[in-house]
Amino acid sequence: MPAHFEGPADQVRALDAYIKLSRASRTLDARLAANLARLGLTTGQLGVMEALMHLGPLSQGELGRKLLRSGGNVTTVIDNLERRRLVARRRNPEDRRVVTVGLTSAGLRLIEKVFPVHARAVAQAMETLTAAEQEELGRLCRKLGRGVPRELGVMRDSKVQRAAVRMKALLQTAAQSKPT
Amino acid sequence: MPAHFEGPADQVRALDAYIKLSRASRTLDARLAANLARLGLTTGQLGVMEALMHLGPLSQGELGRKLLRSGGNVTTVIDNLERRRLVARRRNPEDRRVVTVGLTSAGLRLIEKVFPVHARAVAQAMETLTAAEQEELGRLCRKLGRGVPRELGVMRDSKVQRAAVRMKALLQTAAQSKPT
DNA sequence: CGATATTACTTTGAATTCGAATGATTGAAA
DNA sequence: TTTCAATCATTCGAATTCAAAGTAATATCG
Repeated sequence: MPAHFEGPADQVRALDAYIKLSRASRTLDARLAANLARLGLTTGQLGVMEALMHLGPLSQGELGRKLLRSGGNVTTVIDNLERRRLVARRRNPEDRRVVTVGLTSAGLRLIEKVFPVHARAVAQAMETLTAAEQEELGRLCRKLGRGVPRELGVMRDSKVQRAAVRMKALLQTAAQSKPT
Repeated sequence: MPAHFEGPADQVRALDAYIKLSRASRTLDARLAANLARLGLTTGQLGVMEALMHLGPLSQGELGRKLLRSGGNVTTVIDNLERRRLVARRRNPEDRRVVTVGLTSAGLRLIEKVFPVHARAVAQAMETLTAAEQEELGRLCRKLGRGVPRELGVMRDSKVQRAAVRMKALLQTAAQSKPT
């Protein structure tokens, strides 16, 4: 028997907390995205420009890691910002694999105008919580985010593992019935 | 002067909490999505099937409201599930505008297999927090999510409002410089 | 009853997002 | 030095997501 048994009660509590976390984050993001759309930017675009404003020019890889986005995604978002001449790509001469992305002067002007508005919107959205509650929420989220194992679903119990194998087989079957 | 002045300190605190919330949620979602992908489902598909399992057949509108998704999105996700014969659409004869969505027997078998695995993954991901912390996180997120105003960025200060108007004009200009 | 408004869903177009495959470049090992 | 592996970015295909426009059905008001 493992050190701590994960009973249904634990799962219910975890699921409940997860759902509330997820819904709160989604609700905020949706409201903030609507606000940003009125300003002419998407969430992803704001993230990139904000990072570049606060940290200076970055490689696409660094951007992806900071923003928790895949490399392919960064390429696409930068493409769209570059079309609008808000950022510029520059090959790094030291290492020609690397592309350094920086704000153009137009991009800098834009983000310097938009960021304060966005910050106010975030503050307004968080007003529901007291200062102490905001800090506690931050602490819990930070702890949670840092502690999530990189791989989930690794089951040490062999019986459960066999069940998972059967499950995967079933799912394969279900997927195969998908028409071309 | 308004009842409470939102100073930079308030904004910094709010932004900090928001970023941590956002990152935690994203990290969890990414890990759980990877786990679900191995089981042959996307996050959106799981959400729909889970709702149908726990609540029985629902209209697409009800699904969208429960899952915080747009109507168009529900249509697309249901399309994909329907192709795999995991759910079925049925016109409501009482009100022919309404489409009721239900699990097929294959869909029910699938979700009954997948859900326990997913629940375990969620519990595993939340293990970083103690039971008390999970409950506190849930409480804060619930309070936050419920309190977010439907419209953000409505500024009562006329000076700030004028600034916003200038900003929108600038953004229009930036958007116009976008090539066809 | 008939015009109008509302509701429910679908379609369309654009952006985001991922994973996997590719290409280019660099670094390390044989 | 040549080969091989690792890294960085791009491309591709598929799915998600939204807003807006469009269609069909229902409800309401005059």
